[in-house]
Amino acid sequence: MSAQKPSIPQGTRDFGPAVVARRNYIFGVIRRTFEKFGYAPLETPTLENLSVLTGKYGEEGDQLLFKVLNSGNFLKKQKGEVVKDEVTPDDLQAGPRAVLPKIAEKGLRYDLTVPFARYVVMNRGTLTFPFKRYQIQPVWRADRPQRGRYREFYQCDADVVGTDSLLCEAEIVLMMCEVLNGIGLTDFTIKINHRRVLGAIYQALGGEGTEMDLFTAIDKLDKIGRDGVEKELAERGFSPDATDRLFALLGVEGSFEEKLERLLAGFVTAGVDADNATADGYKGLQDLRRVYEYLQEFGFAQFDHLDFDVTLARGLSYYTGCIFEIKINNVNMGSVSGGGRYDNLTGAFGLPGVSGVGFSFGVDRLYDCLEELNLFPAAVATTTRCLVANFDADAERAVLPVLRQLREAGVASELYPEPGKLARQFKYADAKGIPFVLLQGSEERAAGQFKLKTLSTGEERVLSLEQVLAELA
RNA sequence: GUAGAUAUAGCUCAGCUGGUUAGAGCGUCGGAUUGUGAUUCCGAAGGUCGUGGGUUCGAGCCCCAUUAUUUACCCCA
Repeated sequence: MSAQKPSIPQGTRDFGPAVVARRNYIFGVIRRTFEKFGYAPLETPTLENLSVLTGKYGEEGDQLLFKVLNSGNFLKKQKGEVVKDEVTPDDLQAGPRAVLPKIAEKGLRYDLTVPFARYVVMNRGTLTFPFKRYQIQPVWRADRPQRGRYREFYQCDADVVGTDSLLCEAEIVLMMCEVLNGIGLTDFTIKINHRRVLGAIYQALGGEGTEMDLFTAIDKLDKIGRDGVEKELAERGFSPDATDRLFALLGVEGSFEEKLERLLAGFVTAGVDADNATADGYKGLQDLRRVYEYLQEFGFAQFDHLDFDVTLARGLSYYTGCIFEIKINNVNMGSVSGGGRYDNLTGAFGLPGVSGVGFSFGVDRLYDCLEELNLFPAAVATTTRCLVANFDADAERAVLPVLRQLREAGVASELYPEPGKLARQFKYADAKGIPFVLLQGSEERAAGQFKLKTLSTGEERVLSLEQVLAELA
């Protein structure tokens, strides 16, 4: 067998020590924030039954699911045993749709929200509601990789189910700010909108075309511009008149509150009907106003980062209330976070009427942003604090108790594992970013002293063990 | 699924109109220095030029196919 060039699957990555340290730094900020807001950790299996995953992400989503082949021989009946769901020639003739359910019954998780919904339903008897959980795990999508898009990537979700309170929405904004501030990002925009505002816009246009066509077209506004949206809507059966009315509504400007008022006036003028309205106003606008008020009452100080963006639509079909998205403004990168409220996510698993709201950070994209903006603190990288030099067998023996005492004092230390040239050992320390090297050759040992070298300055000092420990601890 | 780009040393990349033995920087290793890294100086190792075919007296370079990587579209974190 000839040696093969090793490789990893498309869209996956190895993370070396330095990268892991930086990723953990981001994870740490997110985890501490979630916990500070009262969310408890949850983990679910990498594999879910395919029946849990399919049909939750739309037709395209189903195609992006990684399916896992059943073990065992599903093509041929073994001698003397019965194979359940054997693939028949007829199935093969009928194509993938007939074959797939028989050869794959598990899939890799596609996001963290659906497994969470599945968990809530399975454990509804034991959970205390409202249930707040966070979850930091990788997810997989069989997408074409490109900038900021991977086939394996981490999501950091925080969701609360079992309450309609808009306080949760307001707290999502708070957590988003806290995390972004915590990792040093300053130029960002938290976009917020409401599915029912979009619904009202659809009605204001007179009910032409479909909601989905309208929303996906609106969502692209900042990318393809007004002309592009007009063209796309025309192709989907929207009249020029409707398109004009759309841009009149999308064009509302001003502060958060001013936009709310102007949209309300627009909806009234357009005669948006009562299906989408309540006695005292329009539900979507009302919700957004309440979220805004909560933030004010809390003493939120970063309204300049919060943007009521009427064009924000988001793809996932299960959102029903507020929707969120974060854009880092000075980096060319897709959204680093998104979320929203879903009134009936657990309905698919037989538990209707449970409302939830949540959001997710894409760590891999946050990482790419920090990298590009050079925002990683230098201190994140190193692990070992002190390298103990290894002169020879005698010195090695003598220095082992010192190694123990360094570690007992909480100083991350290592002894160079074999005696050898000091040049090599210093190079090792330098390459690994170890700040101190501790030396005790025959001279120092005779004097009962140590030599401690600070690599960044080149300074060397002769010290007692107590002094070394005091210096490094 | 659609379209483009790229593939040469461990890494980043040069390589002229197709012409002798394919180069540089960084990294690695050895030495200058048998008790000192980063810095300096000297030296060495390292290549089926992604793979397969074709054109040609001659191919890293041109043509075809194929694989991988990558960017954009769709969609999304």
